[in-house]
Amino acid sequence: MADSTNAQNDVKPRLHGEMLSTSLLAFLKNWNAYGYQLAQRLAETGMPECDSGTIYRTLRQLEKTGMVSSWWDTSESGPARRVYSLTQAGDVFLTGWFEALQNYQTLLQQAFTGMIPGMAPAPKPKAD
Amino acid sequence: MADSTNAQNDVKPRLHGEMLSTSLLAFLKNWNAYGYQLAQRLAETGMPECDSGTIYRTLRQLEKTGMVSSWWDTSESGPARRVYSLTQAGDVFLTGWFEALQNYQTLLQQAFTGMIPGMAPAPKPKAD
DNA sequence: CGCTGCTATGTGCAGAATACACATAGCCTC
DNA sequence: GAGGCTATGTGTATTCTGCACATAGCAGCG
Repeated sequence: MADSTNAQNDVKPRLHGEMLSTSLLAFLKNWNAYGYQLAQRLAETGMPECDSGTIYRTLRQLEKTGMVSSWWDTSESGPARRVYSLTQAGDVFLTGWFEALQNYQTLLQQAFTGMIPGMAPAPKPKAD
Repeated sequence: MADSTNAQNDVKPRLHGEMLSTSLLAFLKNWNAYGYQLAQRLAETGMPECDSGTIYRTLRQLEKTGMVSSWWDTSESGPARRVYSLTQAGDVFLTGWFEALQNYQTLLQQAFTGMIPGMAPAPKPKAD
């Protein structure tokens, strides 16, 4: 293990969780695609990289919750591809997520412009 | 439509993970605050609610990784408050996160405007 | 005092999510 | 028939999370 003085060792950040799943849904909003393809597109977005295993598990999870549907595509040569398509439920969810995201974006924006309303100055005993 | 096959029952969504931790860091960028106070502010943002236990654990985690520092404030009456302050490392991290977030925001935006470049049309065996 | 309610922080635990390594399989070229 | 690329997935230890519950200070009230 490295030393504990710098807690920011070199922990490679990874895209996961809701930001991963909603990114996948976003891609699928306009195009049907399969996992390997989505992984490649994600790598081009400038966001943190993502473990491919996590992508496949996330897609399966999204299917289990009804956000996407899938089928096998064997029309091309090579290994079969599982092609995913956004369902109506997934579209509704993505839209709601995008709207809620504005609040998050606004919060961060305000942090950098120093304009968060209603926040008390709070104590500053940093005297040491 | 309320059938048992619908996995989207009434699962209350909860704010957590990186969106929670970065929201906390955003609040702390301009003001020192304690957990209970941050929980109240978060509830006003329009984002999903957050379990208070998760907030306290997340703040401790942020301190362990050097993003924030804390001290006890016993100047006011009532239970002691653990006041958190953003460290320089936390500021750097938040800035980098905010920049990377633009890519995510752009990705979702493009999904709704139907303008994702370089994406092949992909097969559509949905027969519609 | 005992009781209730609000403030404020934290823990126990079962289940979910994740990173990393590894497995499987088709197809291509050498 | 070996190696490389495509494409999907699994095993497992670790971490994270939601929910319930615990602790403690202070204030009002009868």
